[in-house]
Amino acid sequence: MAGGPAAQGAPRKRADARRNEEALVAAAATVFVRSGVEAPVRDIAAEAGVGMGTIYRHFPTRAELIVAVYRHQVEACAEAGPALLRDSGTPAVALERWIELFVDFLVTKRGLADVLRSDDDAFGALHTYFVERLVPVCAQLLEAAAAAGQVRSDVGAYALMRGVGNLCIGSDGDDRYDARAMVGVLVRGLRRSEGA
Amino acid sequence: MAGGPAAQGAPRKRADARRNEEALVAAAATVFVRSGVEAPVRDIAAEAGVGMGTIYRHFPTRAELIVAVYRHQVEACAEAGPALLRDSGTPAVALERWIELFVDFLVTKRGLADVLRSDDDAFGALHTYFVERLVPVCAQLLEAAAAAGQVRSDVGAYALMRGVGNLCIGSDGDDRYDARAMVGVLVRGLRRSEGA
DNA sequence: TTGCCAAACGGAACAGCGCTCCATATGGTC
DNA sequence: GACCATATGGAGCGCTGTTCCGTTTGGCAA
Repeated sequence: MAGGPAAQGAPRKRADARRNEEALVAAAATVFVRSGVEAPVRDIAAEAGVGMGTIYRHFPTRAELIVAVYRHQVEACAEAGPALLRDSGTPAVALERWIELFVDFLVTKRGLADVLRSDDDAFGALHTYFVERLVPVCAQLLEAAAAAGQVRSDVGAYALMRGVGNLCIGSDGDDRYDARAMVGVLVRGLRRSEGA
Repeated sequence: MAGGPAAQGAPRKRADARRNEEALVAAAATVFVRSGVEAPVRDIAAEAGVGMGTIYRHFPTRAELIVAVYRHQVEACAEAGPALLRDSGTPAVALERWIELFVDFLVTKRGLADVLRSDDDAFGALHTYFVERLVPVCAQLLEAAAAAGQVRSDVGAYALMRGVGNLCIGSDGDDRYDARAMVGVLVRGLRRSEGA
């Protein structure tokens, strides 16, 4: 959990190992854009110019590789929560803006929402990471808005995030479906009383 | 499209073929309950006591087998639309009840919602069947409710059904997420003005 | 500089999947 | 009872993810 540079226990990696790890994250990012998050592992290894063994040595599960690729953006999203709560006019507005941020993130990552909801255990860690990092943030915003009487209080943060994530599934390649719009409808259903 | 019994062109199947087809649908239904809709084809063949070739002879794509298993229930759902519109107090209530029907259907079929949204082409026909059969029904209800000024009119029937379907994905095995409740929130967001 | 070895690597090999293909078996008909 | 189109079964192919182990190499110590 201590993310700092070279904590005590860390035996310091070899130079080539570090190089390959970075190359893999970069390659994965490239391939994810080209073929989606569910791209074959071999493709990623080929793109990085390494063997199969190397990929599994650095990222024992697919989820860890995906997390490594998107960690920065997830962190940014998580950190935006308190800031929005501070800067926005009302908690409800902060919540809505934060959800927009989250949706923008998901929608622009081909297949990420799909895989986030996969029942495959290989992605379980991915789901866990997202939940642990983002649900508390969402909960803070949601509870503030509920306390202010602006949204109903019978929907939990986890359920809300799952709902939003689900609505983002398959959001590309079908112009009859606009994930952002549907999330908007969902969020609207969250509001308490006064219309518009 | 003419579903009637033995239309002209149909060359009449052999008795064993018909028996196997029925056995396959029954076996598939059993396996779907046990292992979900994405169960291995081999499992279904084994359950039915037939070979791989037989399954593909009768159902060239997975989607057709799934459709065969659930056709009755999908038809019932489709036919319930006009009836609800006739019998319910208002179009909005009819729409809400119909969506509840649809959600109940999806939620009780393990993995069906997931596969309905799969980007795998093998399931494309399944998606198409659901869309062709149910979207028009939904459109009728939705337009009636919109015409009555009870729901907003900027959400299409297709988008609504996709949204509802998406919310049902992964609806089992996670007691923190209640698909029915989230669909309720979505539908609430559809309403126009007056709360409660 | 050189020698050493743990660390790291590469890719062959294995298992599980969907789907195809064709030699074989069988039901219905003459 | 014989014939053959229809139907069957399962081996086989291609594509996945994942493991395993012989080979290579970076970094350190002599």
